[in-house]
Amino acid sequence: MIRHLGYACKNMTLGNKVLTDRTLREARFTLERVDDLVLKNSQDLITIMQWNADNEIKFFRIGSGLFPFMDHPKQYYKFEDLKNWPLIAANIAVAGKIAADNGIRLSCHPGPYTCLASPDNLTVIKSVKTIEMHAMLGKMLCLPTDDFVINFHMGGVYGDKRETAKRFINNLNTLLTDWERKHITIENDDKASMWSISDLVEYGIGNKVRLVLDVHHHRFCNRESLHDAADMAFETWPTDQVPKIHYSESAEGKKPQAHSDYIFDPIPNDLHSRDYDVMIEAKAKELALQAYQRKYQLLHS
DNA sequence: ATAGGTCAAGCGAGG
DNA sequence: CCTCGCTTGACCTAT
Repeated sequence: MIRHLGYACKNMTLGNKVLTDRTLREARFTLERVDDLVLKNSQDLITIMQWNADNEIKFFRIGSGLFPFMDHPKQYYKFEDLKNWPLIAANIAVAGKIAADNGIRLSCHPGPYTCLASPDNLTVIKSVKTIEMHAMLGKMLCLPTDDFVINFHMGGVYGDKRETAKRFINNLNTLLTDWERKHITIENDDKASMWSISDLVEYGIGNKVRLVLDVHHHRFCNRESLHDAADMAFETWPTDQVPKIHYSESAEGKKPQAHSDYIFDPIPNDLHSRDYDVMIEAKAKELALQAYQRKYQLLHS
């Protein structure tokens, strides 16, 4: 059964002045500019988290744009290089405290350029840097539990799933820390040739990390029923943890994989006997979540 | 003040 | 070969 509903990264209600992904063009990069942006991003993360608490939203994805260029291969800066780093760290810890005090589950989702299994070594190195940056964020939240996850995709098939899975597992084992390994989840893909939940299980990924079922992606890439996918994905989550799924719908007039502003259909509530939390991926963000709750009269606390 | 082009990035599908 | 779509539009320049 569905437990909490969540939304991702940005808040429409608070408007476009409250942002956690202020950035700048690479050509304009200076440490002073980025310091100012990161400080503002961290302050607004508090604002959004407090809004979540006030509105009883208990599942939220933190955006990946908090620290512009921090995972860039040119290594423009490290966190400690920021003059305001103590204040920024404190802000992020406050956001984490609000989440912890209000039972808000937090996750993050490094982007499609995170390709840990790439045959290209530079791509792997960049992917590791991205994962490290998200891990730093996860630690800075100072959460009292290990519930925070860094969720991403395999990144590609590269013509051979078995070899790619071996590279993934090898890179996972050798290039990442225990903390990072422990907090990674992998999500199924939205193209038929790519990674279904059953593929992730069959090729051993599900033995190494937990799997997140994306219901929308499953439509485009499946070698198993949705219920079987849920069974397989949830099996990778210890029974004292609540598994997560993603839910979204197609936008009209675009590729079917594109996300709609709002969601209209009922989210499957019978995927599993276990409780699960649902990350709603809709362009209208928390407005889509709230509209869904009103429409279906759901009282997800 | 706003419109429109631009942006750091990997992969695969489709035209 | 180009565009789209993904985690997410915001930045920047010219008007």
